[in-house]
Amino acid sequence: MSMICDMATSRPGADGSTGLHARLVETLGMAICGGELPPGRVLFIDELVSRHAVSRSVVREALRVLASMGLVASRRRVGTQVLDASLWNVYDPLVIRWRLATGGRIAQLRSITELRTAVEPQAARLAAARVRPIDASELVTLAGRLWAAGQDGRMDDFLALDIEFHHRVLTASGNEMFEHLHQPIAEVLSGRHAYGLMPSHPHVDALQMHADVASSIQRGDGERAHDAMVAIMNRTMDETRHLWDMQSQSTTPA
Amino acid sequence: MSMICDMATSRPGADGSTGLHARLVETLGMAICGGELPPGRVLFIDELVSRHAVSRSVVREALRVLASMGLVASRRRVGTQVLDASLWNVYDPLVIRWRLATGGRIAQLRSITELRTAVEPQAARLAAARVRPIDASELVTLAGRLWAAGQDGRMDDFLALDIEFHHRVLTASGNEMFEHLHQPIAEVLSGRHAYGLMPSHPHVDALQMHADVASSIQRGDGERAHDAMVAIMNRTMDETRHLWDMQSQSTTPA
DNA sequence: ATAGAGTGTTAAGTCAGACTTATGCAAGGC
DNA sequence: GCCTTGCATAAGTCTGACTTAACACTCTAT
Repeated sequence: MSMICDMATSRPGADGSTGLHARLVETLGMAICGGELPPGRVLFIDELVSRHAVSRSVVREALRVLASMGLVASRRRVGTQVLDASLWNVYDPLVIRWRLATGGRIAQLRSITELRTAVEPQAARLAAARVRPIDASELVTLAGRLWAAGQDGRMDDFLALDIEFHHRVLTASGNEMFEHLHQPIAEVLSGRHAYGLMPSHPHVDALQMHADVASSIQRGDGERAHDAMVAIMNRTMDETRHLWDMQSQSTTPA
Repeated sequence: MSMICDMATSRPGADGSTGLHARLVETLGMAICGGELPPGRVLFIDELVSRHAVSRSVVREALRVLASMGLVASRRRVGTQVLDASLWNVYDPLVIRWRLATGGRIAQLRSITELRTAVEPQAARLAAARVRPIDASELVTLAGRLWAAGQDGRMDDFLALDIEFHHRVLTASGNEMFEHLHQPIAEVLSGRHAYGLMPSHPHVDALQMHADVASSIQRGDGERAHDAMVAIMNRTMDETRHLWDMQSQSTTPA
């Protein structure tokens, strides 16, 4: 991997770096997404300097980054105000991560899962038309290993393979916006696993659907790949829908 | 609109603000997205201070924001390096805007248009299940006005109504990630209009499809709303596909 | 000749003080 | 009660100093 790509991990919080900037962005971001700093709350630079024992420039730089994510907005004479959740950039990888780690988890999980139902079938269709033969072959191989891991109940392997499978489909779609969704999708899949939301043994039907997606993509059958992925997404929705049905839907009209 | 929402416009460049920070973010962001600062190029803080006649803290804050968008990465002793386009956050509203305004226009246009073919049909389906009656009624009204503007050839009105129509469908879907796509979609629709990529008179079939979406949503017929929106998106793809077919597809596998 | 260790230089990161500027809010006048 | 004005407040910007991470080069041992 070239150095140009290596350097991307220097994003605040992205690599667990311990720089003051990255830590403050993480601390404030989590506090905002978790509701500890609720919308409307006004923050002052000098107060944050004292509370977090860092210099003014560390605070200012952190607030600039949070503002670009839509979490806060600064105004002269007023201070820096925490914004309503509806203004947050829900596609920012860190916002997604913070919400999945805090009280916004269910809302974020539902948002991404619904987005997946739209995106992944279409990605499968495009992949069937654009995939390189070598990548299609690897996808079929991946589906085979997924099957074996599922049958054996090796859930850690299954999770890793499942993430890789969906990543490969998104990449093969040839659409950069689809491809960039792989990281939040990976986090959602990891989260489902961590929260015990996946069956202890994937149903053989689910395993077959993944195989269908792979072989349809390999054969260039976009419609069939699309439909097989729709089936996977419908099953995923059925398995996770109860999570948000159990609580008031903040984004569902009253 | 409450002050909490008002303050969101303080994002750098979002409101044409003339602060030094916002201007530098815009200048560097456009230069990077436009290829004037190509991937691999190393920037030094002191050089940027001289070239742009601003202080070090203005430069540092701007680079922090650009780094959070994935456009650059700073490393001690090395400098700040422009990253490969594959690492940019393609969902960041400013990155989208800069690419639409520079050489990345066609790639971004294609990405968003393909994303729309995935998202908007699903949004229409969800909207049918979730829309409030008052909003459904307004959507039908909007479709009627769209029809009239299209028939009369009032293209400015047609554009504004078209943007509003798609925005309302995305909002009615009840999914925040769908809703947040309305801004880049609006920019794409505006861009198509500005580049003369829309027919001077929308075909009556296209007008009918919008009416179908609206009435299906009002009747709660998700499948029909979905299919009508698929028809709109297919037509949109047919009208714009030649733009990227004319040039080497950077995201299509070789 | 090559690999590893050590060191120095380089650039970012952090700190602190000073000054500027936008603007919100309160007071006073009409 | 409303409008204007002035002041205080907080962010924005500038500058100098210092710290620190780490890259690159040199030297030594094998």
